[in-house]
Amino acid sequence: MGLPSFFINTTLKGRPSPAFSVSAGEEDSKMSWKWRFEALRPPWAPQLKPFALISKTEEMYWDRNGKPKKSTKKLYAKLGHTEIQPLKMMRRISLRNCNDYDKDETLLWCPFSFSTNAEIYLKNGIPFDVVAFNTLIKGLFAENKVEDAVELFKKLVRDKICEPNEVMYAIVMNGLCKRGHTQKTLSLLRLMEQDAAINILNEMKQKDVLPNIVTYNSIIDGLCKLGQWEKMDYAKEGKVKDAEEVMKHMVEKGVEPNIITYSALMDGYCLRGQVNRARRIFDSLREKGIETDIFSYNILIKGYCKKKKVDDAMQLFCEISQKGSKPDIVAYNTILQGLFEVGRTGDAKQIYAEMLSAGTKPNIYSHVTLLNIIMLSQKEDGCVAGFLEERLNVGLNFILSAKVDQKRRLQV
DNA sequence: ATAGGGTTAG
Repeated sequence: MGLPSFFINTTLKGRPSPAFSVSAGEEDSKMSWKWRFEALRPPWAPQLKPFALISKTEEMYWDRNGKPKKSTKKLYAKLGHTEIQPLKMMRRISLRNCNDYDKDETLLWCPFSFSTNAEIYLKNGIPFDVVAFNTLIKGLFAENKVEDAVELFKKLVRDKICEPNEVMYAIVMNGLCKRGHTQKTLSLLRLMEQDAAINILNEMKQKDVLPNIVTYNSIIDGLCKLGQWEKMDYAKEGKVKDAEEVMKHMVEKGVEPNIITYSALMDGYCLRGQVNRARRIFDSLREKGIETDIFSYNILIKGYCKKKKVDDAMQLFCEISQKGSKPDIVAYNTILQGLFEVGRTGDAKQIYAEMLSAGTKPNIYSHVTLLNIIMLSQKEDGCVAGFLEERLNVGLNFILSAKVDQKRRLQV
């Protein structure tokens, strides 16, 4: 079924008019979370309920074949942390409301537009449900719009727009806890966010939403990372202790910790430099009958590297292959960085070559690390020759093009 | 078939 001719010519100038649009309260309100939802009724199918697609109105249009133009892509990127997620969401929403239409085409018919900087507006019959909101909130966190995400969450609860479920709590928890892992500058703000995370846990309790393994793991991971921003004082490992408490609690509630739980805990200890404790957990997994995976190896390898115990790291690294699996790109990058930091450029070169011959493709991390290694060995040898010279060019090109891509994305 | 958890640099 083709698109109606009326619609094919529809561009942003002539798009269908809203079936209803709900305006936003004060335009100039200072509040940071503001959304506008606008429901459009397809003019060729007035019997349809308005249905939802998230888009930036002014950038939405279609070409002659009915395909959305590039500009809609901006929108996906804006809302979700991958392009796939919002797309899935739209598909789902579209399908639910437009059963009469061919699935793929339905996706293109934009009825529900969404723009930031306006108040959230939900009306009965607009099919935004908990899953859609979860996707949205996750997208906001991914965009680092932490306040927006939290405000949206609060708004949903306060105004009873949407009853949060355990998944929503997990997203918010995780979003709050995870941030700051790399951004130490905002430490104070982050701590406040941690408080918010703990409040949410209490809220869950009150509402009788039972945490499951994923929720628990989010909490444990958050607690484990929390201590990073605390001053180095007696409270140093307090939060990991809390995490251990949470773990005990989950066992009592009949939720068995899995490899992800233990990985989060191990990472927590590694971040505090207590790699030996992490190692004990790792070794104890065998007795518990829990398979260690590449994540757990990588966490521990990083822990050893951080303590400059590169030999221990190397040993674990080799164990991966001995166990019959392959080191992944993260494992390679971690060990390369570790070798670089102790100045073992020769070993690093060898590992790098092994990585290439194993068919593992270097990514931006590997290239940056390799450049560091090259610079260091140049200092030692006075020149860069052969294999390294070639890799130097490859690496530089890769990094440059990655920078360009990043710029392009930021412009969007 | 819808949404959620652990690892790598600066």
